[in-house]
Amino acid sequence: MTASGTTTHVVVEPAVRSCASSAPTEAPLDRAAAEDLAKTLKAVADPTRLQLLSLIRAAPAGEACVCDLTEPVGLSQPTVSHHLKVLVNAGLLRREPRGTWTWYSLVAEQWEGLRNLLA
Amino acid sequence: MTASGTTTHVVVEPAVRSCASSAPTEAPLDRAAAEDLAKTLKAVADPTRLQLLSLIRAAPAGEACVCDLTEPVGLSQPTVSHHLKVLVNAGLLRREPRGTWTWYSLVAEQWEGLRNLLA
DNA sequence: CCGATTCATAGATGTTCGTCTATGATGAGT
DNA sequence: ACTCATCATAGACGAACATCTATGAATCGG
Repeated sequence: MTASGTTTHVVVEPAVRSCASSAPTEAPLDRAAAEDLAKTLKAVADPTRLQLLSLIRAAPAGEACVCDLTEPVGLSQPTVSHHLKVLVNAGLLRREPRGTWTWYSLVAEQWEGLRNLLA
Repeated sequence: MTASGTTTHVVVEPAVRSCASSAPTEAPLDRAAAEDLAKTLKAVADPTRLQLLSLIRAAPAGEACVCDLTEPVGLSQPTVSHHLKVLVNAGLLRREPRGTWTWYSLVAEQWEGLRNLLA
């Protein structure tokens, strides 16, 4: 509760704000901070989304469109779109519609921040 | 599937085996590897469990018993026990019953491995 | 041996989540 | 203008999950 009132419509705030809040061996991490971190981690804690991230990272220019991702993961196009949206909302992917296709690429800083928070 | 057939009863295999499988910018991560990683990440991707880990890390000798954790997270004792079990099954916590109490402490290597896999 | 304490397990319940089908929106080419 | 891609949204459905209450198992102190 407290802060998560926005029901279904996912929020765009990246959740891994700065790297300030949780230094390695510091304060016991209050509920709010824990929920923020968990929100980002939940976005990554799914096999399909891990595959998508991995595929995008390995793609030619570090970016991929939906139609390139559907077949490798073996799921329907709407499902893949859904997963990509989750990752974009978590701030882990960048979304750039270009003509007919929509290109997705990693957001390096957010990724970096995540790894630091796990330290 | 391949390895995750054991329905409800959670497996004890740590899931973040060695650090071998996924070097930073390498192969696109097949389904099995993705599921392994996701299993571990899912264990961490919960606000309560993040708090528990944080509390244990900050505890006097790096270890804490259930009764020390119940009040800070504001949940029932069985619920806390359940979360601790999830973390133990993920290989992230060590469980050591000692007399009346059961002590939980972090498994550093597993934690380290997780962070490397996110690189 | 008994009562008290700590922890785990079992079962129930409401919510979240991953997936699908169906459909709408947008852009490209002829 | 029409048609054909590509992608997103909406709604539905089943599985997984977080939590609770109730109870069982084990240990310690009189």
